[in-house]
Amino acid sequence: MLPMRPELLKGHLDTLLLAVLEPGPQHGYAVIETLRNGSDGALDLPTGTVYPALHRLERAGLIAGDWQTVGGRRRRAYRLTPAGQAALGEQRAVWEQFSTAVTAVLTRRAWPATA
Amino acid sequence: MLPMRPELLKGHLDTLLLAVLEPGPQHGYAVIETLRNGSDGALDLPTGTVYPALHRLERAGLIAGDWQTVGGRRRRAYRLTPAGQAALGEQRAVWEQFSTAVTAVLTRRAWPATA
DNA sequence: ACCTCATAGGTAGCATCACAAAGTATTGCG
DNA sequence: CGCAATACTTTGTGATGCTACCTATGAGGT
Repeated sequence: MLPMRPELLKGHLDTLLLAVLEPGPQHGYAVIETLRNGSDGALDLPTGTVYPALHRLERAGLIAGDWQTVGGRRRRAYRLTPAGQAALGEQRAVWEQFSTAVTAVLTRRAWPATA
Repeated sequence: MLPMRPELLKGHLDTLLLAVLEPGPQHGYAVIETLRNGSDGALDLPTGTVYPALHRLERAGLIAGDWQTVGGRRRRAYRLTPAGQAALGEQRAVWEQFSTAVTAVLTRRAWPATA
């Protein structure tokens, strides 16, 4: 699996994180694994990307975190807030539109006369 | 049509431009129109985005530009170089992989046990 | 006891890049 | 003449993902 160019994710990371948390709370480290597994290894994000993004989403009120201690290790389990659930819905629609548009441009073979 | 958040395009703009130029040369202003038409209005890019990107691609040797004068107006018609054609092929594959991964994450309803 | 790995979290600084905003010129229309 | 459309350019800024580094615990191997 090629190492994905970093900037490709720009603007889509938040959407992915919200989607991962939708079925139920997860802590940061698990989120990373879930993304890797759920994307067949294509989305293998470094901690320095994911943790700050989770903090950002929390500050924005889209997710909320609760500290836990499991087996002597401190974890932070994040869950979607109602605002986060709403934002996820909107962002799914945005992705749909964006990916449709890009795919259309990339697969078109001939262009109608510009006139 | 929602105004698309700017960052969404990050890293994908070059691919789009190469794809637009694939069927034949176009000048910058026409590229913008072609993108807008080809994406049903979703990709409506400002000149301050497209022109610098074209310069970048030219410096990278992926496209080449020729000055023309049409009706008293100076234009720069860009065409794909062989390197640009090759890059387009690669980047189409990258987009395929990326969009597949993101869509997979966004549409999955339940996640396999993380264990 | 020691080492290493996996787990779990964190921050500082950097680089990239699309965009906003402003500018230059020409043609053509009212 | 004034204004829109065509066509290109440049400066500066903001957002954000990544690299690199750091702390800490538990488990397994030697």
